[in-house]
Amino acid sequence: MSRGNCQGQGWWHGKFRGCGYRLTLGREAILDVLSKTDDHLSAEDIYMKIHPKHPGVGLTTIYRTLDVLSNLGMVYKLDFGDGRARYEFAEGPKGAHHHHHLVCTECGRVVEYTDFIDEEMELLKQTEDGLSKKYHFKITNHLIQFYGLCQECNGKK
Amino acid sequence: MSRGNCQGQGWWHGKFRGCGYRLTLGREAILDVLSKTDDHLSAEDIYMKIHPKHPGVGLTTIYRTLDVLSNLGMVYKLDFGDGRARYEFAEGPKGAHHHHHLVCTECGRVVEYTDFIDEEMELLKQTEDGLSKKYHFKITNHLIQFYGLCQECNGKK
DNA sequence: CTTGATAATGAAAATCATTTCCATAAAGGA
DNA sequence: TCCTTTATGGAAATGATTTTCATTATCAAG
Repeated sequence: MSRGNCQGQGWWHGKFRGCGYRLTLGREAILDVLSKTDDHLSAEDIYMKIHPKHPGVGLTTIYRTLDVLSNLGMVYKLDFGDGRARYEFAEGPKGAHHHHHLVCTECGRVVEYTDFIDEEMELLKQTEDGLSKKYHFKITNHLIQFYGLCQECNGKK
Repeated sequence: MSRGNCQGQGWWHGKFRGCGYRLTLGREAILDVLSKTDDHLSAEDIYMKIHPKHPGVGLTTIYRTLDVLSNLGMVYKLDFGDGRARYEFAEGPKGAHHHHHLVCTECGRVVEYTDFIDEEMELLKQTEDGLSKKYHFKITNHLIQFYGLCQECNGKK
């Protein structure tokens, strides 16, 4: 049973079974929450949102499920440097609109921006190619984030 | 403490006292280790290196000192996503050579690259300006990292 | 609609890097 | 030297995430 290699393009009903995973109530609840928010939720945030309706779903399951979803590519795991991971639904079939993040180091607010993405992507591709060749790395991923103070936090000082 | 190091001690000393910090044996030992390596050391790595010569310096002090140094700008705190922070000496007066990192997700190896930095910096500046204006953020920092498999880890598969 | 193999689950305990507490020691100006 | 303040270490606390393990649920097959 090969689970690490199921990067098919079908949608998530088949995506689960195709990889030998079972579709459970908890998993559906988590996908449901993530697919309906624009926020970047932590495991506990998700737990809080799910708990009223599904008191039976524990935090452990949330973590385990997020891990599975992340491996399946249905969810992105994000790290904004505050010690807790955030998760974001990876837009399914309609195509992921690529974006990067702008993070307020004071209040934690996160802005997704898609501006400048084209230029960034262009440069990234070049850089990746160059680095790959020079350092013999097979580059699979990149991380770009800007940090600073949002208008509100900047005003407070 | 080695006597051949007086000039280095000099500028550290001034920087510390100017901010009301005291120059202690532990702090000097930590700066000494960091200034003499090209590796990205974790707090515990540093502890290990210092312990033989200074058994009296505890892990707690390492953490506290790294925090101070980081605030003073003498050291950069890095996050390669493996759950432990790494620290890197911020080349003092002679000028920091700006670089970004390429991280192997398998073995953790880290390559510092300075190639492509000019182009990256150019684009970053433009992007920062644009983002600042549009989202009213005062941008103070950025994070750019590439992840992938180093030659060795890639071969193993 | 059962069954059975196997995956999924929750609660509690375990990890692990980092912090906090607190009583003691050291630094540096007076 | 004395004194006030900052620094220290060891133990305990923290907090997000994982692991353990006994129990339950899923789903393909009969």
